[in-house]
Amino acid sequence: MLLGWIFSTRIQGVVTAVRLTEVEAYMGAGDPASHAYRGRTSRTAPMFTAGGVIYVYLVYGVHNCVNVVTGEEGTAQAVLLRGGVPVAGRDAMENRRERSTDLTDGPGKLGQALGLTTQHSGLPIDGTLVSLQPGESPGRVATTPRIGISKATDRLWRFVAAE
DNA sequence: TTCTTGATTTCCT
DNA sequence: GGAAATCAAGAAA
Repeated sequence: MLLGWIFSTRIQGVVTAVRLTEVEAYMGAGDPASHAYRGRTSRTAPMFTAGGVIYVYLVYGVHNCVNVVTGEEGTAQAVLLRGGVPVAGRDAMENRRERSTDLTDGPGKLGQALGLTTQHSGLPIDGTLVSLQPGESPGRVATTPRIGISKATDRLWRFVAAE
């Protein structure tokens, strides 16, 4: 369970970190809503690796969404980071978002606040540019249908920290 | 090669 | 509450 973990990036020397409060699971094969469902493409290639990397993609030609690849090689399992709370580098986030509120409460916002774009897709989570470390697990976790997709919405693969 | 659609956010009425 | 923004897969021709 990734909820409560600390996800941090160091882009161009700027460190930003969030505590994850909202994530969604994507299972690759067998999950029609996953980009990897129809097989490997140049965009989804990072998802087919052995995990421990990030997968960033562009939606609607506008927003960068960040995933953590968790599966074994070929399984294309990934977890979409939908939301979190800033714990470091808040100034940098406000600067990137050009806003001081609602910095990281959505997938596209999170990607922008952390400074990640498609050119960072496939980066290893090894603490060099991107790191992920266990944090306190939230007391209560709500499990709900996923959001923003038109397929397989009956699968309860969205996890929200309910405090 | 051309068309349609999307793991969304923001601005306008 | 509704629509626009904008690019890359995937499907169709």
